[in-house]
Amino acid sequence: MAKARHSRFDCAPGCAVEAAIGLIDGKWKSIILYHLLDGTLRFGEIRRLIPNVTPRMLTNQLRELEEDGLITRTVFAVVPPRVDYALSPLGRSMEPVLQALKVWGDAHLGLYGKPHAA
Amino acid sequence: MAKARHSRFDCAPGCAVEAAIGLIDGKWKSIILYHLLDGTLRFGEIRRLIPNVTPRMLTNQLRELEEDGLITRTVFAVVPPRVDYALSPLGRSMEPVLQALKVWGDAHLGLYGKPHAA
DNA sequence: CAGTATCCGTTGCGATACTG
DNA sequence: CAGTATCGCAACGGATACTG
Repeated sequence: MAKARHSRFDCAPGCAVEAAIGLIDGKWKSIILYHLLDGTLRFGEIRRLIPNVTPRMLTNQLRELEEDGLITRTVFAVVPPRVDYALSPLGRSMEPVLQALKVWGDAHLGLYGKPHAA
Repeated sequence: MAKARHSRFDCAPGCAVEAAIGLIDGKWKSIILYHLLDGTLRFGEIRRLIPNVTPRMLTNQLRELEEDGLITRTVFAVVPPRVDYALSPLGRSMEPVLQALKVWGDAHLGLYGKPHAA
């Protein structure tokens, strides 16, 4: 697993919850996964979908997601280079979580502007 | 909102997802919320439920959750001091997310030991 | 196109000790 | 009991420039 900001195995029932978010925290991971729900994407496509991400961070986050088995990375030996990223079955199994997050966000964060009604 | 590690308003549809996890990242927030699903807890009770958390971090995380409107903090003017933490309606609305996380964790992380089957 | 390399500020977070 | 104060370091993550 990729480093793991979140410690695991330190609490009885909350442990699974902790470990699960541990995989999707990191500044860009959740959005990346969310976009991949719609299908395979190339490096540059993800960059365009997430304008503020730098190549360094995008590579970093993609590698961690790959290490954790959530996405697959396919390199095509062509010029110019082409690399496809897609959800693995494990990553796809995250869909309910991602959708729950999306539903919650849409419902409770103002669509534009302030985060929530407090 | 509490600082916000996760930037918002920088991507079109993934934005809500990002903002939503932004509220539950932080090393201990998700477990705290998860435990609060079962009902009101006192400071010391949370400490006991999450053995590895230091008072400093627990206070920190609780304050951020409070700032974000996810939990309520009730101080009783008694000796010895007593402070209750409980989910706000907004926090309670996170239940589907927390449950999705829990379900995923239980299903895909070995119950004891290694994180996932890869 | 799909990355790497380097530099460097910021923040997260643990340890420890003290207090109303 | 429920915190606060101070210290310190490592990880996170942005900017910029370079490459197969």
